[in-house]
Amino acid sequence: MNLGVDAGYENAVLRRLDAARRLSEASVAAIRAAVREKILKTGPGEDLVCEGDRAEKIRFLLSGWACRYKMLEDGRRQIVGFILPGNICDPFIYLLSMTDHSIGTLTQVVYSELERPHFERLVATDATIAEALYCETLAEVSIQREWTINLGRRDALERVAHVICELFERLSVVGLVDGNSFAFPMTQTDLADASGLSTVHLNRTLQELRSSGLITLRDRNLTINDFQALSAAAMFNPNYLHLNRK
Amino acid sequence: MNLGVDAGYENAVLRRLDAARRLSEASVAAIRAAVREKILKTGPGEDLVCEGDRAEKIRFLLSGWACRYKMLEDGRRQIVGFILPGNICDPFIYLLSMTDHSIGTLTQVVYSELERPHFERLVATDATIAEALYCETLAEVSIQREWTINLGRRDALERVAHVICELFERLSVVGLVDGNSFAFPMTQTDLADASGLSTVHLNRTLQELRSSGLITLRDRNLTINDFQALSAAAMFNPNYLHLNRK
DNA sequence: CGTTTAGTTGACCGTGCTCAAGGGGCGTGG
DNA sequence: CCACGCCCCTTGAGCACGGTCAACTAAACG
Repeated sequence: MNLGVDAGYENAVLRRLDAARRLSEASVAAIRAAVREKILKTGPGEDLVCEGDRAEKIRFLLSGWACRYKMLEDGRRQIVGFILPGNICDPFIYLLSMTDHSIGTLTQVVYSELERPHFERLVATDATIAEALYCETLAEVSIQREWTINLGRRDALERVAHVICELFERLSVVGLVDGNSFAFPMTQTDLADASGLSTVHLNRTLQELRSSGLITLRDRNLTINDFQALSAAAMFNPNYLHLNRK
Repeated sequence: MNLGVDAGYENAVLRRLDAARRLSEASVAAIRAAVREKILKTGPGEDLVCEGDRAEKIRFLLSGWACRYKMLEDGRRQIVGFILPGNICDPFIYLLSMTDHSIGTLTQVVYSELERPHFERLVATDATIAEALYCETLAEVSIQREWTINLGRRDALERVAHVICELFERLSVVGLVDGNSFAFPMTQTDLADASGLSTVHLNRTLQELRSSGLITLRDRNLTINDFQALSAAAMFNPNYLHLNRK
């Protein structure tokens, strides 16, 4: 794949899909056209999808961060995953009757929205595209399994370190990492809800990570000072992200 | 779908897929034939798949219980999901390079194994089959998300109650529930690893569920005495299982 | 300049873990 | 037939990780 001079918001999507399956020039053009059809923008803290909505549209995240989350009746919130630039939200989701969770923005977000017929037309253009989309879903299950073990069997420090390692790897693929640093726009409340911790304990855990020199977090910018050490502390193994082409 | 007189191990699979998409007679016949191609049997405590294996075969669980699990380096185990009769393990998984978790049997298990070409032929017979298989994957992500919130934001009693409610609903679909009772072949160690608890604390939690009259667990048989109350205690909402046809 | 939001700190407490020991059922071998 | 070992379950005691409540600071914003 060659992104060429025709750079735009959709490049993150192309990089993600091309990481799953080698895309032909024709496929790249088809994806570009589909993504450009309807581009939307939202502020931070908005819901793109609410639990219980009918599942209809496919969304491509072009810039900014979003998250999937669920709430319990009594207000407890769990962020169950991050949606980063290049991610495609729920290919083929219209096969189910309704959504089982919500999607909220963590920052200002630019995304593309495809209605079902549009999406189906895109899928039909090329078998590689369909396969790359299926890979996106398979990787998503895999990530979700890793989150399950993260919350079930890792302690606070390991959990937070693991979340950070995952973000680093996923952002790398789409070129959003600068050396060992990347923009980290989340609040501590968000990170706590992703780690299954209280904000108070998350704060202390972050301080532990900082004071041990593993990370530097300042002005919404996170630097991993020693990725090896952080990985080891988190028992992080990037295989579950399935970022490599088969 | 009419299962007819041609009853066999594959009926659980047919019931599951038919719950996702209405299957034609031809589709039913094609699935039956595919499943019967290669049927295998294993004892309890065996691994069908090991983390790191190449992903090649698609498996249909016909009878018995299995689980997906991951281990941390230091031996901590987390069961990240159950595989019950009628479940299909990872349709299209061969699109990825390797498996990210292991699959182990909890009981004696009968399953069918399809090589990639066989599986692809089955998928090609009918668009409904492909859609039903995709639904299986989409439901799996959804279940995995619910497990994430279960471990991240529910306390011990709620977690265990939730796992039990899920098993009840999933077993119902394939006709493995008798009134409010079902065979419950897991050990407490398994259930602890699924709930993210220690065996000691799981044991005490189970006793709490028993003494409060919510469940009866005896001789590997579990009875839910008051499903409404158990649901409420778990904050269980079956939507995430996507058991209903669209 | 007042209000809101994010981050930080202290004190206390409770859920759930660890370690350790013991009981019951069952299969195996002497 | 009994002895032994193994697996699964159960119970007790002590402790620690992480939660809760509350107060305070700093930055951002109108």
